[in-house]
Amino acid sequence: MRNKELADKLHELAEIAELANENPFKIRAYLEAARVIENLTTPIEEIASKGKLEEIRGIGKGIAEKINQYLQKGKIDKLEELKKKIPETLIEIEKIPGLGAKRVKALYKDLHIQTVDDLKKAAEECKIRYLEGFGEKTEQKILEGIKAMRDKKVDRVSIGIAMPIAESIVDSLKVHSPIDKILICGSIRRMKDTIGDIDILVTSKEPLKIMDYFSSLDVVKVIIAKGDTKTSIITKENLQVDLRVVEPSSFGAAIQYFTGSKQHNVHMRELAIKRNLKLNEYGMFDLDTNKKVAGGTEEEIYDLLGIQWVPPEMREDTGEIELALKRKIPKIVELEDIKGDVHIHSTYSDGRDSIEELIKQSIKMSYEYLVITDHARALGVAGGLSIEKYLEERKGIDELNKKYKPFKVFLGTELNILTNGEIDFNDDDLKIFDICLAGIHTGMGQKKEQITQRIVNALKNKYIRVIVHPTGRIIGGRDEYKIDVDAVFSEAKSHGTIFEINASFERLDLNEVNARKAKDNFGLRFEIGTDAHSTDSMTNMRYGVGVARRAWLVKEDVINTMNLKDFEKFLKLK
DNA sequence: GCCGTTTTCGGCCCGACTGTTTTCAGTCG
Repeated sequence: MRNKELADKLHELAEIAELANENPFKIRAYLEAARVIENLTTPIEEIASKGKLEEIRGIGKGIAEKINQYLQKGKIDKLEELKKKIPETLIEIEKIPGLGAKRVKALYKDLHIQTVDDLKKAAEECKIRYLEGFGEKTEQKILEGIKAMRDKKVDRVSIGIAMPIAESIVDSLKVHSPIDKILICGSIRRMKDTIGDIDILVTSKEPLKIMDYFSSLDVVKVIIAKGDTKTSIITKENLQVDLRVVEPSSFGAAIQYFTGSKQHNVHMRELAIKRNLKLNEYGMFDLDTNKKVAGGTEEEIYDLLGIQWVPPEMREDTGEIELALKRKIPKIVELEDIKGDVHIHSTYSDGRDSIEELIKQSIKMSYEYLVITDHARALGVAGGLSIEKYLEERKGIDELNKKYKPFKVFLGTELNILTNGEIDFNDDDLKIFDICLAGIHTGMGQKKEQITQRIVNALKNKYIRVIVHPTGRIIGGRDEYKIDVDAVFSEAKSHGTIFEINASFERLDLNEVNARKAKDNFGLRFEIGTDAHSTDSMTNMRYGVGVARRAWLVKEDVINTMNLKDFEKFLKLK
């Protein structure tokens, strides 16, 4: 599957075309095509070979030709042509905050700046401030921007890092300033797995007080911009937070706008224009009379456009607006649907809390059951258990099940798919478990064929019903291991194997693209498990559900939405 | 370069903030 690769190429083409002063709408078309391709669940080469590229929305004759060129000879003529005129290194410069295509071009034209190093030198020698349209402050900002970029302070972070920071800012605003309504918007509300910045929206009669209090918060490291209705700061954790204040009568329009995604909003506004309306963050307006016709709630905005309200997690313009027009938005899975955590560690292996404490937390979360999945033998570093130890654990669980009835604990295991494709125990031993989960914990540097084959082998074992953290990625830590997900999903289809959406916020694995593909193209089902090693990380379930919602999964796609009775039946199926 | 229940040509989302200007361009989301 070469979708990501091709999307990157089109991104590059858009960036260079922008520097080459091409028609801005052409550039938008390249970017739109890149985005659409990135979200496709079918390999682009497959679509291309059937000659069906132009059936995809956003791809026409011109881009289809470029895609074919790239697939056939690894090059896009147009891109090569532009590279002769514009140095590629300018793309890097454009990534510095505050520098866009226009300024980068001016720097190149007037000072022959081609690389970030050239730029740094020129700024330090105070040469930039004399260019038309530049000044002393811009020069200073460029230097700061280069430093921030080199310090790697512009990376996205896991939602599990950003969400608590956002929530604590909200809590403190609520207590100490004249807030009416407040909501975290942006990619956090859309539950995206990684977050670039935090958007908070409030309504208040005294916006200035809010701005003052917000910019004086303890977490603030730098104030980037401070106006009457919008303030942007950088926190000590190097996360940007934008706070926006609007009138209560605009709250719905504003949260719609600030939740995004950008592409979803653009699509909404296009719909509005067709209906002789204008949509912005203040409301919906009649184009003839300029009168406001909606804005207080999100629902009335969607309603006036004649479409169904769309859950924030689906707002990526990947087909949801088309569904909303037909009023066919699915009822996607909710946190309240989850009836038990099915991937969790206790003190028997490397967990911090006892099974009894995990039960108490589960009951607090209104769960009906729990599957304890302590590590198996081969993972020595995590206190992997022998069969004898598991039998001991089984006895403990039986006791607790009597005490906490009707709540029920099941004995599971997290097996290791070893480097040779085998697992910790033989089939006879595996019979003692209510359910077996298996995953890769070692040998992640192996070649694609080897890793894929290891998992395929595991799938053939009839006792293994779940593959955990299937691609091995750690957000901000390590990439997915090389794995042919299509081959793995295809094998899993014939065994009915369940795939995990690991809810631990540094994993979130499967991600939304793979989960959606597993469902749409292979009809697979899922388990959302926290992989918690203590009671407090059991609340990470919300992030896993977020991924599932972004993959458009419904309740029936997720096995741990079953009630206890159905779940027990499911366990006995094998 | 894409797209079409008002269009196959002429459109293509919209506003805030900054720094540079002296009414606005550039950047950002």
